[in-house]
Amino acid sequence: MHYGPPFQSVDTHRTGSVSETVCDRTALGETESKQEEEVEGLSFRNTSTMTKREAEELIEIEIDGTEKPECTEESIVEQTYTPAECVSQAIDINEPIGNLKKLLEPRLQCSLDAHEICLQDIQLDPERSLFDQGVKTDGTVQLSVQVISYQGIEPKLNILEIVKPAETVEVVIDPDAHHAEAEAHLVEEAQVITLDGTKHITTISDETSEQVTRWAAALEGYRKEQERLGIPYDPIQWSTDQVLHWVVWVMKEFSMTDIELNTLNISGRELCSLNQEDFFQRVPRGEILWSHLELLRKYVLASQEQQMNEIVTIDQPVQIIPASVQSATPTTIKAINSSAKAAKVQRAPRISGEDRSSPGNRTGNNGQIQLWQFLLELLTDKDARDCISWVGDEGEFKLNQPELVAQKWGQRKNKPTMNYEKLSRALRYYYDGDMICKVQGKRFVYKFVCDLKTLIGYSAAELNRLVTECEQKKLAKMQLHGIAQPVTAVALATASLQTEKDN
DNA sequence: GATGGCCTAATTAGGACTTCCGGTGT
DNA sequence: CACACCGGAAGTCCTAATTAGGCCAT
Repeated sequence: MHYGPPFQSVDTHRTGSVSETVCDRTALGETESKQEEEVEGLSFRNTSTMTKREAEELIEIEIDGTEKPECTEESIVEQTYTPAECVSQAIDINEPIGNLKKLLEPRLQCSLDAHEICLQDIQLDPERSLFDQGVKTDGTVQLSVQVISYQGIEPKLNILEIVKPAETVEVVIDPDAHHAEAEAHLVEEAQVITLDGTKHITTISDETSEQVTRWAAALEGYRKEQERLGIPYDPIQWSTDQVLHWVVWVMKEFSMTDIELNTLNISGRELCSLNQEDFFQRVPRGEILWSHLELLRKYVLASQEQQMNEIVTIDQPVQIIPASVQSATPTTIKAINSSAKAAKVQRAPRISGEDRSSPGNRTGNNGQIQLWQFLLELLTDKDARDCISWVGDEGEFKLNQPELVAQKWGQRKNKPTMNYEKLSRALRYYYDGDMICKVQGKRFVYKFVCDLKTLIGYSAAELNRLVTECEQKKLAKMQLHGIAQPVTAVALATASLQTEKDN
């Protein structure tokens, strides 16, 4: 069954007032939420990086033209909106947060009277300061603010991130030299396709440095985009939405207009399984897309190789994919035949289902992340230790911030109303199997009772150690470079709570 | 016309949650 | 009384398998 959006024509611009023609969502029944998701999935480029010519262009995106007729004339509404922008603004932590509007109004040249101020979607009291509302730090902080002014949606200023600038900031020309080196190497290797769409493949050495710069910028640009939106680095891990997002991004980046989006309404796994011929069959004149994809894949490979030469550390949260779908069900966990040694060759513990899933099974959820995988993923993410972390070496883990974990889970599954109550119900379903159980008497503490070593090649103790090491490395690196450390509201609130507890 | 092969769309089955809720324990 | 926790029940969403129907060649 196809649950995709029937049709939409969206302008991907970020600047100014643009028009969007969409089907009346209320008339589309169950596709409503999906469609919103697709719209949100399209990101808007920063105004500062967009040229005037780009801003004047309009890209029409047809997600799935096949069901276009459903979009009757009566059901079409014209909307004018200013898409969400992200702006950075410094503010004193003790200043009433309502002052943020006064600071932003002259910059944005519009009234923000009607806008609510939220911190990661949680409404704040404009009369009170950030400090009074749980952000326990001092001095001036840098806010990353999303300005939401869609017509029909309650306008708001959503604070996404709070960064406390470091006391002394060293100018670091190249804080990540080996990354830059890897990129340069990749770009050198990359095939260059002329931008007029003609197939002219050659090595970069024959091309101008301008093109090198362009491809490097395209690689770097999308990596930033991935970081910003939490899109996995490895294209194989992309969802359908993320694939479409990538296509739109590349189209915009290379001013392409002649790509049929619905030809790439596929998952990252499917995308990566296409060979060059298949790809061009699907996407005629898709040479640039193909090259960009190749570049992204090579980058992932290069990073993996680089990591293999070092001790195994976990820099990215692990993407856990069941060994086989059957073995992934909570009640029937089976071992995969990967030895621990083999697993250690990989960049991060990983159960790959690509070549193991048998066509005969019909247990579903292929490619769809399961809760236990998601939790393992968070548990291997050094940046998620505030909200979930290992307790000891026996597979026990604690949801330090249950609601935040639930929120993240909800984001992943596109269930905005997810909360701990629901997440815990899902966890309780695991009690019947041999996957996760509750640790009696300990609040928010659960335990992986399955053999993680057999399952993913790492025991809980090893995972715990690796994540700790990685976190320490990161801290050491930050101290070394004096890099301003991003301080999320949650991290700050947790730290302050912890201090209060300790006292 | 009958048969078989191939392709595509619709239907069905099943897993893994999600949502809601009443109940229990601390 | 609040809150974590439990588990039943119904519903949702998704994928894979099966079935039905159309088209074409023999």
